[in-house]
Amino acid sequence: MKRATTDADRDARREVIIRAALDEFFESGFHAARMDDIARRAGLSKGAVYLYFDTKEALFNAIINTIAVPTVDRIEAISQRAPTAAHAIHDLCAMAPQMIRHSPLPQVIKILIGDGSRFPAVVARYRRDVVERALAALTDVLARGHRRGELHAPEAALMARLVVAPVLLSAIWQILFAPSEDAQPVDLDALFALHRNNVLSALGLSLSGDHS
Amino acid sequence: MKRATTDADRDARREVIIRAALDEFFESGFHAARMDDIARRAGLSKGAVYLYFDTKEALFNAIINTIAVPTVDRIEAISQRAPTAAHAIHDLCAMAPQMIRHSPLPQVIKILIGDGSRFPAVVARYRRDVVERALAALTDVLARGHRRGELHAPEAALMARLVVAPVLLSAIWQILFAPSEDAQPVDLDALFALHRNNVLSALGLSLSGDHS
DNA sequence: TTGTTAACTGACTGGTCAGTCAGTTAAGGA
DNA sequence: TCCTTAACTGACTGACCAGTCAGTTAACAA
Repeated sequence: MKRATTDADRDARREVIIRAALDEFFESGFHAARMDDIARRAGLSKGAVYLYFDTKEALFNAIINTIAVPTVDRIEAISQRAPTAAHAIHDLCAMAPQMIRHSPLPQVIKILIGDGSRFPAVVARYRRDVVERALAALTDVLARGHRRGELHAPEAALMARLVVAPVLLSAIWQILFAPSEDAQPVDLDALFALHRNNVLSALGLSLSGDHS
Repeated sequence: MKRATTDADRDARREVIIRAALDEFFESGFHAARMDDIARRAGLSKGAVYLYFDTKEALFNAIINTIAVPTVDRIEAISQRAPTAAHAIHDLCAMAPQMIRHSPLPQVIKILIGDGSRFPAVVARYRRDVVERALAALTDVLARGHRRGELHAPEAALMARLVVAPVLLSAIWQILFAPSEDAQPVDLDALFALHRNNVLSALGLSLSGDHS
């Protein structure tokens, strides 16, 4: 592998190491993952990884910062730019299958659940910067619609949790059962289309409402 | 500790060891949990644990068998003895907060997510004997109601997943964030009351329908 | 009380792995 | 071409732990 000589090179190398660590932590868990394997996967020797990260724990931190926070930005953006709550629900349910299939978020969730108890500070930060932000954005959209009389959501904060619950379910299904060969895959698009209808119905919105 | 001399004693001791292993695996993860700590927690020496279980992996297996399967029996029973789908939804939503707060199921879920990838056979068995059975029971109730014209659930299998999603969300919230002191706790009873109303509304059932 | 059985103990072994560091080599400048 | 710098390597160390087994002792019978 070509040596990293510029700052940009080094930033790129950090990225590669973080991705390698994500994959190894995901497959084996934090404790069982070997630094040697992470290094190999990144195309480096173990010593080189320690030039970029002081400890295994620092790698764990970097994963949460680098991968999870950008994802919540997307959720916040959708919630805020949507003209009505119905639009936001529509867009979120359309985005969810993509995110579950193609983003590293399910991997991050698995790592956090499996190894989070060892790093309470990381979990607390994740809750504050990712989970609470995403829930707040959704709650806000619902509460706004409720105030305007567009929909019925007197308990917006609880409703927001119920709206995201299937995302978590699908992510965990994917993590746990997708690797197995004899598991019939769930049709994520159909699942979230149904979920969208359920939510709209629960909010007292007609299903034929015009949200393009 | 008094020695186990009868078969009943030995069965009880196995139970104690399994509970201790559950707690240790839950707190530390499979790989990081130490057999010595499991033994101490069970009030035994490490060597004694090996009189009851050949390997650490055997303990992992025993946890899944002993704890998770009985829980799904309750879900199946509720689904089957309920006279209508509305009753079943009602009962399940009433049971869920109890189960999340007081059963070891959240712990089992955490262990399975965190360490399952190391034991694909255990995960496959869990899917078959716990998850698929619970989903099948729910799907069946919904499909029956749909055929009878009591409710509208053309995609009963998908709907069943959406019904259980908040259980998973709450279990994971409990696991991940409840230990932290500055997390405002979720009102599980209110959450599942709202979920029940949402589901009944999505199924086209009046909220004032006489169940119970 | 003594003997027998088996439940139980805990020091030990062999293997694993995070983190270190002396040595190697690629890259760019003179 | 040679020199200097720093990126990179991988053998090594110290700690940790699953699983073992020779020894200990509780329980019960004779």
